Amino acid sequence: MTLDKNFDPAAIEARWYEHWESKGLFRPERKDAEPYTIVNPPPNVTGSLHIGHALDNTLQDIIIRHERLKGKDALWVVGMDHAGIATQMVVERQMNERQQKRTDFTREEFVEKVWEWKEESGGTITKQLRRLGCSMDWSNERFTMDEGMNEAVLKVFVDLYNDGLIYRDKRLVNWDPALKTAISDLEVETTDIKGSFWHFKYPLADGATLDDGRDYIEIATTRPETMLADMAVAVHPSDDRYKSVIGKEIEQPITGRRFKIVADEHADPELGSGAVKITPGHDFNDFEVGKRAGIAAGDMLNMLDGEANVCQTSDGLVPEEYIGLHRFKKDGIAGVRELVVQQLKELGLLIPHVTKNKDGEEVEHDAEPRTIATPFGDRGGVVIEPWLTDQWYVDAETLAQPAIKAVRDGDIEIVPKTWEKTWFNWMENIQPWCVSRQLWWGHRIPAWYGPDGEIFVAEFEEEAIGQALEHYAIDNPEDFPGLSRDTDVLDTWFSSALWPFATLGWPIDDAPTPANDADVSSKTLERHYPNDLLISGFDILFFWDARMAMQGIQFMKDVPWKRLYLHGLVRAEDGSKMSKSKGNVVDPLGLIDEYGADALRFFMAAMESQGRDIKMDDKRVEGYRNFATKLWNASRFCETNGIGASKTLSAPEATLPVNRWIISEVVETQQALDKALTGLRFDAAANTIYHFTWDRFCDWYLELIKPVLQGDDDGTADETRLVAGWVLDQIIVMLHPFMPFITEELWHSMGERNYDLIVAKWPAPKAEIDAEAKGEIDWLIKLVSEVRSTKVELNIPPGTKMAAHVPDGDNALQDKIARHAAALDRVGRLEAVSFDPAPDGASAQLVVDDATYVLPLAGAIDIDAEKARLTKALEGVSKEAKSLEGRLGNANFVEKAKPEAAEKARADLADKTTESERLQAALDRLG
RNA sequence: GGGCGUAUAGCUCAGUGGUAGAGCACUUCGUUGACAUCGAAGGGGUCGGGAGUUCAACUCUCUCUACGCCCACCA
Repeated sequence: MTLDKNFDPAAIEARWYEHWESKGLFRPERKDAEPYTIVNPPPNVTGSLHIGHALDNTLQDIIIRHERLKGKDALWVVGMDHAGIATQMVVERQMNERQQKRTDFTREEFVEKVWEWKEESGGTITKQLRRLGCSMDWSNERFTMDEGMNEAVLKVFVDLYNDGLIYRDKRLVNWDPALKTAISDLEVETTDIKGSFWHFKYPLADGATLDDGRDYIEIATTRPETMLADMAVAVHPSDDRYKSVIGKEIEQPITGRRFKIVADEHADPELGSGAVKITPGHDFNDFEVGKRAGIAAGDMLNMLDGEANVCQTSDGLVPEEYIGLHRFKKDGIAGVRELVVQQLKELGLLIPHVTKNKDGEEVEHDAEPRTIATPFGDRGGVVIEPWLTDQWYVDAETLAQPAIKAVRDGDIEIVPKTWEKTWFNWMENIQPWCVSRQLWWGHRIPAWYGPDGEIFVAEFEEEAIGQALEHYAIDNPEDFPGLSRDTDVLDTWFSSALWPFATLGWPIDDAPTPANDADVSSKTLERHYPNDLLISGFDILFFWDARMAMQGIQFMKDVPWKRLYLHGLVRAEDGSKMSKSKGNVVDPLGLIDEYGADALRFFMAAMESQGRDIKMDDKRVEGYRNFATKLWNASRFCETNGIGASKTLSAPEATLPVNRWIISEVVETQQALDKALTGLRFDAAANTIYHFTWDRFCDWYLELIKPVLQGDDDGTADETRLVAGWVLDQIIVMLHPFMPFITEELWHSMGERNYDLIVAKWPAPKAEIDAEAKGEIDWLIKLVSEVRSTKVELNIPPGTKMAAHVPDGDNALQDKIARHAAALDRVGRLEAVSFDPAPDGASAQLVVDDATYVLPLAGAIDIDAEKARLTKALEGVSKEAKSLEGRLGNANFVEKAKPEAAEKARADLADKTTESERLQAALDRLG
């Protein structure tokens, strides 16, 4: 077949992907090969491919394709996340459009509808990952709510419960009033918003007064609405202003509730008045103060319902007009906050904030303006309410310890290393993980409650009932009224934390029996756990990575992965974060349409340097599209010159220096590439193959072999065809992890193949670096470059053929020149080289290594231009020589520097001196 | 309040204890049958400021400045 003039990515991408997938080439059977494993961060079933996925998955695909080419049993596990909140929101939103709501259905009906949605509309992203060229093992695609995962989740929950690592507790949680569920600390995003700081008088009860005679305590708050559940006022124990009233009571003006003034270190004398109101049921700090003051969690007052509307407190003291009011102003109706402020103001208990206007007059305001760090739910987008409820917690502190140790001992290597500190810092200060969610979509918590609230945790209801019968000492099950199951589901991250082992067959083969010994899955788990590497964005370090480490070590007694690579964010062109609201989101599929998947992938790799975010740059993607075209055209050249697929894996025998040289260059490139990939330096890897292909292979090698290919066939042309074909093959293989589509296409275009490129062999040239050939071609390149730049500077048309005289050329040089006569003619436009002295008359002179080349010029030469050129060259060389001289003249340098450094300086100086002498001589000849 | 990161050519970024590199942009030239999605040759940087260590610092240490991110209970 003949290659078209231009490379059209769209014409081949889908075809090759389909080919690979249908032939099962993403997971070729390699039972005896060394395993290599990565698991893909399961994207949300609701998700579609964004630019961050493109980066994350490109990097993983590069690694897995590289390992596959190296012959490993490379497994890239893929699947989707059921994404509890996100998915439930999508389905509920659709219901809203049809004037329906979740509660119109039974739980079972609703969940059924979510499954229907999942089957029809979910998983868009899996098609999009295919467009990117990602070679994951789709034949075993998983879902966090598939049968195996369900089993794993149940077992993990039950085991953790039995080990005391999961427990039910009544404490404050982050409550999202929009979604009506508890969320974890990590799902809370703190944002600074402009708010108000109010100052109020809290009257002392029973006629008590402060030492200064005031009959009230001043308290300040940003959240006056919580006053309806105030249960104390705290002052610092050493604060002299309030010592006398500690233990005395306050009468809350709105509720009439009486409560104590307590001493607590939490109160900061420097802040506000030094006295702070305490609402244990609605503030995390106050909860702790309340507990210290002897208020049990069960006695703490709650004044809000799940939607953050006011409800009656257990002491019944909330005035009727407040009941049902929203916490904030809503739909134009004043909320509790506004009403409380208004009422206290009417009672004369508001202490105004006084400022001076520009005329120096005092002006009173209700409140002091203040920036308040406010918690928002990351999904629901509304202000989070600390709320007192019963929830399930994971004892993260205990689970974190071995995960800390694993990183400290090097069992997990975090790349880049700077993230270790973040890991330790978070793990060492970890809080209990609230894992229960008041949703319907997700893994339902395997806990049942007896009539008296007794908890029974088991994988199945029958087991729970069994436990209950035993617990209540009931002999006849028919006498037992039954258990009610916990209605909550688990945090989505609870299941995805099990991904590295649950996707490999756990827990089915947790305890191998003769029956399942032959089961592949048990070997799968054994072979592929721990995973070799995890690649993830740092944004899910805590959400996912850390939890995988905790659960993996707990249940598998080993780390989930040996290395953890964290990459940054892809930012918009101006460096800002991409977001839908800003409208600056770049669609990776659009880039694929425009430039091809290969170009986008190469861009991602080339831009991925450790520890830095990537800024989007379309021009650069375009540049890599051009690179693909360049390779395409180089292949066309080969094709039309009888260069095709190599028959050998190792480098062909070569005699010509140019062939020996390019083979050496392949060896060096392959070594540099392997080193970069092993070190997860994607940028270095991409640049290595890019420059080898374009600069070495296309710009020099192909140019230098043109005369050989066209010359008389003395065997050198055949040798060159073999070498060129082999080198092109090596390029195609080495580039494949980065640009899978174009390389697979070229692989087949260049000749008959016994296998597809995706499962080809990574280069192992078995060739030494040929220093002699390298030195010779380096000289040739230098000479040709010198000739070219000389012409430009002397305004000689580049196509002009010239002759050169090398009067001081020794035998070795003469031989060298003779060997490359054809290339010098064709590439350097030096048609004749003589070793006789140059004739008198105008000439250009150039110095390469230790010889001077005199190029006689027909007609007038611009003496001044030639002088300027030589002078400039001389200046450069002398400057370097001078600096080297200075260094060598410094006794300290000679004594203290490393011997190699001094040695090199001496050698460099000798070279520079020769060169400058020659340039000076050339200059002198010009007169 | 802690922690981290980044400041290198007009732009986006690599980089090494021995006087700096890439891509794009820019300038000049080029239709020699692979490629104008190209080729050739160039211009352009006191490597954020200051101090220190060293024979030598863009590279190590400290400090300052600017920007960014993460964590944290300041009512």
